[in-house]
Amino acid sequence: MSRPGACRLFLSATFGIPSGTELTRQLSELATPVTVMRGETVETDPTAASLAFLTGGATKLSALAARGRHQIVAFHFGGDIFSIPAEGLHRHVITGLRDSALFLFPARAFYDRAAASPRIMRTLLERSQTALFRCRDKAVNLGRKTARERVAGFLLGMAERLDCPDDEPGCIKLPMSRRDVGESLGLTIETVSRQITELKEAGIIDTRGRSCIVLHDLDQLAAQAGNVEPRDAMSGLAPAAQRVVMVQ
Amino acid sequence: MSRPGACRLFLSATFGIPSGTELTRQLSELATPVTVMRGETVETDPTAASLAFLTGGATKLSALAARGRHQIVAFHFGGDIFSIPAEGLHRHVITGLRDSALFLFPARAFYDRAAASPRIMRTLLERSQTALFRCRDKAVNLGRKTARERVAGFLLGMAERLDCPDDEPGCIKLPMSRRDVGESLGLTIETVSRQITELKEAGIIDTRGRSCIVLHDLDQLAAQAGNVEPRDAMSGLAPAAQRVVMVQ
DNA sequence: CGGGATGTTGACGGTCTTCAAAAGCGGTGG
DNA sequence: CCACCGCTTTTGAAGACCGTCAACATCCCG
Repeated sequence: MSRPGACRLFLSATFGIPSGTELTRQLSELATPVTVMRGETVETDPTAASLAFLTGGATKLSALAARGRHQIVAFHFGGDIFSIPAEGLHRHVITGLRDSALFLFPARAFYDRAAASPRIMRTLLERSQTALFRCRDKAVNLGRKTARERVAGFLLGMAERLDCPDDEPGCIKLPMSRRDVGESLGLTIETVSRQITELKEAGIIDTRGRSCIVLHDLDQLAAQAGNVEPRDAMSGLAPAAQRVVMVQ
Repeated sequence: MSRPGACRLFLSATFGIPSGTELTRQLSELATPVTVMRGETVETDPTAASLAFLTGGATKLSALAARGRHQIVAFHFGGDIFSIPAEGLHRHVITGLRDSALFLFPARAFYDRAAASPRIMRTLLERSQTALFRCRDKAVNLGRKTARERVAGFLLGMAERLDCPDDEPGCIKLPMSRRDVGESLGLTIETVSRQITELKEAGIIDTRGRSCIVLHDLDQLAAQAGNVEPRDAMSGLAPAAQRVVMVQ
């Protein structure tokens, strides 16, 4: 994993560029390879933003607030690229959900060198926007949704990102504990548990052991998630709000 | 505002590139100039992400969820660049807080052409990351903070982004209504109002009319915001969590 | 100065949290 | 293979915080 050259191969595969170039060599020089075992936590440089490339495993990125409160801002899986801010209002740490391997880069230096490659910059920009859009959806969930809606939405989101074992359709194996789910959704583990029980009683999902959840009815689950509905959402805006519709 | 050439000048000023180039011409061809009056709402292309350049004024970006619920995901001021996602879990709309002017671009096409300029890509990437980090902080606020903490944090954040009139130090003129504050913080307007009253009674702030707030004591306000404290935040992590500290 | 929108205050109720205890899963060792 | 033990999860009851509903006050604009 920390064998020299592993980083260059990963860079090349991620960005679709040849691995033998001067650029991949320069970038890989900046890398710090890190392995994070399940439950272990990594702190990055508090004075500057870092860039992380998760080559394998699964991690969570948590923000820490006063009075020991934690908010998970994102889950990441193999192949993900994500950034960790310098310490500002909250400190951010990476924790392994499974044994994981990643490369850490000082963000600024990485960008300085990557600027030479439009392809890399384009990919970074698109990944960053994806993260932003996901984070905004999370903000809506945390700010405006009930516990039921948050849990239903969480299960749907995980069903998209995790692949289920071939033998049982709609079955997902959550790599995180109820505590993690709660810290991601802004709920306590008790509330998460109660919501799962209720979804189970409604016949929408089922549980297999601790970490497996079978999604019987995706449509009904989506209906529970309280996301935007076709065309009712505009009601409640300023009464005479003008609308300028963009085309193209 | 929509005079041809205005967009090129703005692009040039924003990215620090010459305005007479072929690139700025190409990019400005993609622009749709829009003026949004106070209270007016703009919808962008629901099928693809858009990029917005706010040349002047102030706007909010809201996400719409089921049952007419709104969550403001960001406020923007003159000079800001921000992106609006295609319709996914939630629909996003731009609304003017003041009379505002902006240029809208189809994001993909803009990136395709901007890829030729490392400078533009670098700026876009950094702005996107700033937006992401702000959104994460918002997620922490919405998920883990009390009403008091959210309002205190909001006032501090606005004090940083808005400039106060020279004659009265610590005085900020909020361009948004209590409703907007509530929709940004995941609270009702009544709760926002009560929190402001309590901060006022504690002597930490004062109000002047509807939209002006005087921040008497920034330190005490920060203490109310519940952000990360120097070194107590790690308590509560997994007991024996190993930590790998990054340098550089 | 008057009217309407915006903001404040009060009483009550619901949802989620907190605190506490029981149950269940999963790994280890006999 | 089964029994045991620790940790995660579930379940229950009580309480806190914020939302809802309603009335009143205030600001701002014409």
